[in-house]
Amino acid sequence: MEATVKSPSHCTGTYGDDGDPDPFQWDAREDCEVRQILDRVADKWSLLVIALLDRRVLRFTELKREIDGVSQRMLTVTLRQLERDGLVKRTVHPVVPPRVEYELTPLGGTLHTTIRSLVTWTEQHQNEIAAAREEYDAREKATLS
Amino acid sequence: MEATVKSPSHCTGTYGDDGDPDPFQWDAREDCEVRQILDRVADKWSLLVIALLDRRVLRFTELKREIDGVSQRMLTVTLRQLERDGLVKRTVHPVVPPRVEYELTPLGGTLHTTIRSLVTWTEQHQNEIAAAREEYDAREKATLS
DNA sequence: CCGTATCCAGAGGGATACTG
DNA sequence: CAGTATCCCTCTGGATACGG
Repeated sequence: MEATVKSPSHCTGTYGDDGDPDPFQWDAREDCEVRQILDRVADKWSLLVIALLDRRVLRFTELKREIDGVSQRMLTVTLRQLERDGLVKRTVHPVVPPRVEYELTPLGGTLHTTIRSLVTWTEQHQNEIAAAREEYDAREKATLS
Repeated sequence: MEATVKSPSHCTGTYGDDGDPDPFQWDAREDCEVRQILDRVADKWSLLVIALLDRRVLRFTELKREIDGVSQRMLTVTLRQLERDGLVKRTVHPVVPPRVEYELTPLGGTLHTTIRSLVTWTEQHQNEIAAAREEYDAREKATLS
């Protein structure tokens, strides 16, 4: 019951390079592997988990406590996906009570920089966005008059 | 029927700065505005739309054609959200047949850099991720023996 | 051409209870 | 503590048809 990628191998690189020097060929087909990965990385909870694991080792419960609103189920699912993608390392210490620790892999570490910049951008521009929304909503209401 | 943010004003900055110099306070509460915006920006279709509008003006149909798999409805919804957030400008030319053009606002342009880096990362590491998945699945199957 | 409106299936995701 | 399993419901999002 695997949701394996149907596309043969890749969909980046040059296809149709004789006609279109478009640097954004990647988004063309939805069975594109890049699209699959983007969906995974741009996930609501994945984003938060990766950001939190910046050079820190965290236990399951610690992660759950830090990420407000995540259910046990979704945290588990998210961590499994990230582990499968090789972004997070899961270590089980065979003691009682069980102790499971999560940390970023080197690969996951490289993603962190990008995600960090996304978060920073959001923090810096949240006021502009809030203003834009208010203006839009106001104009919306005016139109309905 | 607005899904307006319930939190008072903000949730970045220092709260509890006496105890924890954690640079990631932002993710704490789920009604946090930063979280709301992250969800919007990290959206499946938003990502693709913003990337495609890099210094180009595109019509509705052109966007739909370029983004394989998007339905008319979801493209409309996505564009409205982006417009409301002040990231995309929508221009209606009053001609027949109607001509509607979309472009990034200056604010949207600043986001583009970040998204671009996310896409680049994905392209560069897709092979590593694919390998990690295979290894994980193989180990998975071995465990079930 | 560029939408909006309506309907509806299905995945996402929460709550709860149970195991090692 | 760290999950797995189950139920169930909401909300996403696709298909279709219609309006400006």
